Amino acid sequence: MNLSSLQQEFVLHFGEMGSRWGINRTVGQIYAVLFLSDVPLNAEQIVDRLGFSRSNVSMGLKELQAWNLVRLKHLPDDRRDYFTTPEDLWEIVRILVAERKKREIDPTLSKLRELEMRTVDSEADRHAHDRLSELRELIELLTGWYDDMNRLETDRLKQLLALGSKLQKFAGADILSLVGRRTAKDKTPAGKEA
Amino acid sequence: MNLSSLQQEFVLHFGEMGSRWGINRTVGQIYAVLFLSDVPLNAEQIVDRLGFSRSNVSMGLKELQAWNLVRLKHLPDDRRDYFTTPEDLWEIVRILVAERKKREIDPTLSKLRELEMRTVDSEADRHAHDRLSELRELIELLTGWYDDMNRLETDRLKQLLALGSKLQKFAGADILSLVGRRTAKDKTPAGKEA
DNA sequence: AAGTCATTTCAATAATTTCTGAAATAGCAT
DNA sequence: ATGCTATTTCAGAAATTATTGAAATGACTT
Repeated sequence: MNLSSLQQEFVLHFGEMGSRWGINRTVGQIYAVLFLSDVPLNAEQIVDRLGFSRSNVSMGLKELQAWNLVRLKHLPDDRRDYFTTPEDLWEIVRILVAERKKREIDPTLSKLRELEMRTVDSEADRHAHDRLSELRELIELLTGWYDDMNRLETDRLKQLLALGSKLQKFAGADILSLVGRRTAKDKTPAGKEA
Repeated sequence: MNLSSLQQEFVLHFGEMGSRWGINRTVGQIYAVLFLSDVPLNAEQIVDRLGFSRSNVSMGLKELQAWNLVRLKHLPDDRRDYFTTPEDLWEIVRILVAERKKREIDPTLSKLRELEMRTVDSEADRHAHDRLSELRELIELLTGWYDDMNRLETDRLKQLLALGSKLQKFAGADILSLVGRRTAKDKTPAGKEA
């Protein structure tokens, strides 16, 4: 590995963590190298830094592109592809959440809704049905909240997060009335509004 | 698979999703069966429903216990172990987040803090150092917010989530002053307070 | 259109992870 | 202690996933 010890340690850690999130170690390491780099890198440079085969790096980059996690750049008079990660870390978080939502949450919601349509015969299925229904509601509340937060500019979002639960004393009464009460059930389903 | 089609479909879907989150398919399916069941189940019953080997189920249950995701029960005059998932879905969410935080976020924070201590020589490392620092700050803001929310009772939490970003108009001025302004930087680091 | 360079594909191999059956352990009752 | 039942361990087999080198593709230049 052709990296400073600082970078190498982070890259290894990140690869390790990635593999606990269903991202393969190699892809995680490629991402970490790009994340730390002050300049865009091409595939050959990544091969050099990490010591993987050229084809492995190519596949890793393809996967990162499919996840929208890297941006492709071009340098003048150089036809190789260069890659970077977004400057803004909040942008990275937004992309990550959006992609996981798209791939995991949305299909799960569809499946839950589909299963809720089924008519139920047995006692056991009655209970199972109720559990699925509860789960769907919970996911809807969370994704609704996420959609809401995702609409905020980053600075507002940071403010709100930093405030944490400070506002909760008010949420019960004062502010709710100021704002116009609106509970989860009133909300348009996730992804259905402009 | 000895399950109603309703249950079977959910179990398969859940196993699939689990495997995208670094949880193995089998373990995901075992969890799903327990999640849907209206009564506690013992290992043999899970073997019957899913058709895995007894030892595989034993290992899966052990892993779920290590994650705190199942509860062990005992029935009178029966010395077999019976398992359930918490009734309350919010309890499940809390456990999941707490465990992932413990296993992934906390070690990453330590690693980032450790790397930030390093003295930096090259230009490239200067930039890498800055990126790590930004990342640490972002994670601290998010975990701080999480700690805050986690302290709320479930009903308050649901209220706040349902409210979403509604409060943000106020967060800028009015309420901040009422509440006493407190930004992320003032916060005690995650896990350091009572 | 031949040559060069960059990237991708793909079949094979390697490595890792999951799963199993058999054996070991553990607790309890007689 | 012996037998009975429940659970766990563990080494090997099976399955899955990651990685590679070689060949194919594509795109640009001369």
